Amino acid sequence: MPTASETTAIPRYTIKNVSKKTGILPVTIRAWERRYEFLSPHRSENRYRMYSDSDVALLMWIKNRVDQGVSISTAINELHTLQNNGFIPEIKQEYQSAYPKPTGIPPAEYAARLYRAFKKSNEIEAAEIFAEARAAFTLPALLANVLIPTLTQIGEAWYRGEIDVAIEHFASKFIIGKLMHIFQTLPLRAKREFIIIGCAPDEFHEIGSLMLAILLRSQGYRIDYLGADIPLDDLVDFVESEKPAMVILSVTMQGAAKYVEIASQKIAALKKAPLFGYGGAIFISQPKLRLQVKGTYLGDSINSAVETIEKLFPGK
Amino acid sequence: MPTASETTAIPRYTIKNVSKKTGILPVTIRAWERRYEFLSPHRSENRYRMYSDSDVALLMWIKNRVDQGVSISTAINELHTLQNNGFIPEIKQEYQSAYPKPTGIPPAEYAARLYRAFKKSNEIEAAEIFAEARAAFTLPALLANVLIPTLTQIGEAWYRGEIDVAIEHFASKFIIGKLMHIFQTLPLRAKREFIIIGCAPDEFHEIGSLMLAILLRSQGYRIDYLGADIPLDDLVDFVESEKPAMVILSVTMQGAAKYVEIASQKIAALKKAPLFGYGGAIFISQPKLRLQVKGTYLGDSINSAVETIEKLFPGK
DNA sequence: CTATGATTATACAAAGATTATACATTATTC
DNA sequence: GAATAATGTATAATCTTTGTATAATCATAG
Repeated sequence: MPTASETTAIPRYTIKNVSKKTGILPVTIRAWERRYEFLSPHRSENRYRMYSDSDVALLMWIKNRVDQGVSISTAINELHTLQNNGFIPEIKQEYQSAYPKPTGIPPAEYAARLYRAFKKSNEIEAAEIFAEARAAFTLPALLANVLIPTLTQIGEAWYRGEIDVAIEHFASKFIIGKLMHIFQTLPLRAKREFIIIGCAPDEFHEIGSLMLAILLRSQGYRIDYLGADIPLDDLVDFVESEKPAMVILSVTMQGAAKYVEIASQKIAALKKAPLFGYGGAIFISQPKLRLQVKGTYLGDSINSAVETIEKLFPGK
Repeated sequence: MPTASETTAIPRYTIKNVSKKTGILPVTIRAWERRYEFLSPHRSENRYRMYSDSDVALLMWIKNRVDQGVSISTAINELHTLQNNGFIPEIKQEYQSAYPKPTGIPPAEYAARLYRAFKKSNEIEAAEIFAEARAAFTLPALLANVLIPTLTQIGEAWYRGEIDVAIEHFASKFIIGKLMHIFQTLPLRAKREFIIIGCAPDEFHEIGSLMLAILLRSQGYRIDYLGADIPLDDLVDFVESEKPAMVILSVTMQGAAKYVEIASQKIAALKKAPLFGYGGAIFISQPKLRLQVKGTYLGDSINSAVETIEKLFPGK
């Protein structure tokens, strides 16, 4: 269920289509690009210009101004001034199908392209590829088959010393931003149980928890995502006052396992105690640690976590 | 940071547009300028006169007087006298639809409403208020007058023990998500210098760096935002290979100041070394620490940081 | 191979802007 | 009433902007 601002960045119109939509001749559109650097449409393999919905929206805005008698150069200047203040033109979306539009390109191909874009720290390209993948796949497929493989590739390349850790940071910041936006713009139906999710202070782990939060919210659960670094007592207070049906914590590191253990006990001690779920790398590599924790182990992957939780709260 | 009165001073109309708006022939407007020094419109590169909304308002005022039978020379004298007494003609802004739509509600009111929504952990409400504020203010105003005050309120309420730290987390996760999305969707024109921004591993500080990243990107700088926890050597490697014009680091805690100190030295030692800027709470409370750092202190606030950087890279 | 459409580069004409000078009306002043 | 000043408009010469045209290539599908 892609939201407006994600699908609108997909390059999908040739210059002729844009011309039809806007009533501006192709030669004129090219002249504006050449003379005023107005729009930098994505170029497909054959060097053809491919415009996105937001490009079209910008063109329409400009056309309106010109129709009102403003010269093209001033109109473009105005637009730049507005954009510096964060202005984003209203986008008329022709077909905002709520369903994925398969492109025929396999997810692994998107993962590879994303990886290459990150390797070059090319944010523009990464954003384009992401938008395309977002539109082509369902949410679980996007996470499991595009983003996680991309992150895995990056992690491995870093381990082999092929890429700088700064690239890894750049990529995870980028993906966290996209995930947070998806999380925030998912429809809040709150039809199902209320779950609080927290995680360890670590980027890769924040990504995992966010993905879980997204998948659960998209299933209709009411999710509060708290991120990392919550002191135990405060977490317990929060749980006591908010009364969720479940609390989920996930950690990667050895030390944090102790934190999970204590949290599980404190939460179990509450009256009307919520369920407690946990997961994370450390519990995969050292399964014995699970014995200390009072709660449900969510499994070794995000998908297994979702499945486990769905079993805990059956019925829809 | 354009305010209402500043946007009306932006030169945006050619003489022909002004003529259409006012009904005064271009040749007449020029004669008035030549003979009575009435209006000194900004001249663009090509020496064309560019008039602002307030210029148009002044012309309309004059036209009214002339239509009432007053001669042009006396009308202009009248206007000058009035202006010396602080008179400002009413400005009719035609295209405000494209500009932020002021709701009349002051930013502080939005901050208070956001704070209340967070206190109830009501994400739906927070999202609605945020969207409204986003549409009502320019980007710099949104950050400085809505979001920062909200975060300050939350921080203070937490300090007084009035709210749970989980609320603070909820709020900062929410705001970070919104900020990341704004950052990622700002148009990437990359006309200006390339700057790399990193920050300390702390939520409130991540928010500050993200805000700086947003404001600089909206000013046309090319910004790579790396977030927190970058090992020093990797940062230096990245800087060496990417060759930015500037590197910015910001930290809050005592220990991290040492990190900044060493980073500044390592970066200064590079050939073709970029500028180094830094800031953060620790340098405000302990100004002596600045002496150890080879680079530019960016000042005590986000706005001063933007100003300092704009001074380092003048011209647009 | 051909038709269609995209790409770049160059060209050109129409519209608009600039300055300077000129000129016909109106007001004002003596 | 005549001389003078004020004021809107016109003209000419020059330069810039801007939409459109043309030509030579390249891409793709039938």
